[in-house]
Amino acid sequence: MQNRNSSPELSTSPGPRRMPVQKRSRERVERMLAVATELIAEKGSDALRMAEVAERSGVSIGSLYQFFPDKTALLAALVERCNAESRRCIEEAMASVRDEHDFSRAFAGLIDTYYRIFLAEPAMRDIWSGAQADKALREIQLLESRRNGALVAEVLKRLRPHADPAELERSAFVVMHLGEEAMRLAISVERAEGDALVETYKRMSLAELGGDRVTCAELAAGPRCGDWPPA
Amino acid sequence: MQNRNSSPELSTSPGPRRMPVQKRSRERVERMLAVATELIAEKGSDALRMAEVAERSGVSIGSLYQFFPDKTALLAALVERCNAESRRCIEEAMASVRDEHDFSRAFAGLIDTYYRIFLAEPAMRDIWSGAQADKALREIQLLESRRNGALVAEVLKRLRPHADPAELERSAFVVMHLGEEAMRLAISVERAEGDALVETYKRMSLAELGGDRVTCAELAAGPRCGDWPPA
DNA sequence: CTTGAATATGAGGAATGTTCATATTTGCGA
DNA sequence: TCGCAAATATGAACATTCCTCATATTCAAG
Repeated sequence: MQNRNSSPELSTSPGPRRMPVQKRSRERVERMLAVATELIAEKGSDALRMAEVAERSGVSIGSLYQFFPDKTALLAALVERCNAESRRCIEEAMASVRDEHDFSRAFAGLIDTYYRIFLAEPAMRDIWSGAQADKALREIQLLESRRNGALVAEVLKRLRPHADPAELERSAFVVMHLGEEAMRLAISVERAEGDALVETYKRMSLAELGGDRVTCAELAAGPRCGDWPPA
Repeated sequence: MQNRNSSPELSTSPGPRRMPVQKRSRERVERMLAVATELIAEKGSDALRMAEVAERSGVSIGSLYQFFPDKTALLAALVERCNAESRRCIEEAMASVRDEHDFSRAFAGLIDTYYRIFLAEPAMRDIWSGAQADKALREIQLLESRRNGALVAEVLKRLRPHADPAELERSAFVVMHLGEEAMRLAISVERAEGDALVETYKRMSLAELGGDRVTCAELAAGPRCGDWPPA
């Protein structure tokens, strides 16, 4: 009885035995996450209540806790979704970079995309705010900044074989980490000021990352990279 | 009976009538704040319990709530203390600025001082972390960034009468706001990396604020501004 | 149909912020 | 010194919310 694979179909790998149930579960998890996002968009992440998530998802609190061991885990899953999305934007933006000029364009476009996402998605904004309220989530965001920084640094290292790789990594790390905060700042103020603040951050970032070799006029005229929401 | 001033000494202004009690109260408030700081330093701001603050302060919970209407108010008072301290550092650093060269030195020294404070004071670090957990406190910090930015911009406007004042204000605002986050970042990692990250932030800030007219070597050699803790 | 395992349920436990009826202290005039 | 009214202090009780666990239900195979 101790061997879980003593049933007839023991020929398969040691995973769980009933597949269709897992599929059903995944749908339930999706629903819980969607509902949580919805609630956060409606009332802010501070007001997220586990009981409310369960109720609106049509499941009991117990079931919710079966999939997310605690509230932090639920928030972490939401944060991870946002992170996956932003990582995708970064990868897309960096993929087309062939020279320094490309880089400046791509990076500037990336910031614009970020900004547009934050403006358009109250849920994303509040999920990120909520991510700062919890120590564990802050750790996650720190790792994410490292990953994002690494993605950018990778391109820079390719463009500048003679530069100090460690320094490039540090610069990109700081720039990406501060970028998150810059976005929060920009959306905390009225629109016109937010736009100007984003430009300021962009200038600081490009100066640090060596992207100041392209003029501001060129940046303003060029096409944006990575529209959002994706069509 | 409805008129509160129907008693004999109605000649004084409508303020409270007994002074000495107020002095005693101030001492009690001081004690509460000190205890809260202590507890935060010991266990982090997440673990701050109102009941514990009251107990260790030698007062009842009710008394604590008489002076701080809710937990946020207590945290806000602590945050405000940190802000007052950092504002003092900024003012002191900016007071001696006579030209661009002074400015770069003063600003770089200011960042170093900030960093040293964060390294030395776990309470300050955790109070600031706690300040992000609460919406109301985030508003406070935003205002504080504006004030700090204004202090720096004021000097820059004096140094550069022909520059766009609004642009200087924006730059200083962003730089100061991101500085707070840069400090949090720097102390989240091991010391050596933190040092390097602070240097990166310093470089970004000085580039944005126009302080790149002084060489890095000069900055490294120069005296630090504003030691901490104050003697 | 029976059975055992997987899954679902929601009342209840535990922690903690906040209130309020009561008790104590304080300043002051008689 | 005594007594009184206002200010202040107290902590038990309340309200909210996260989370657990004993019980009930569903599922799929024999």
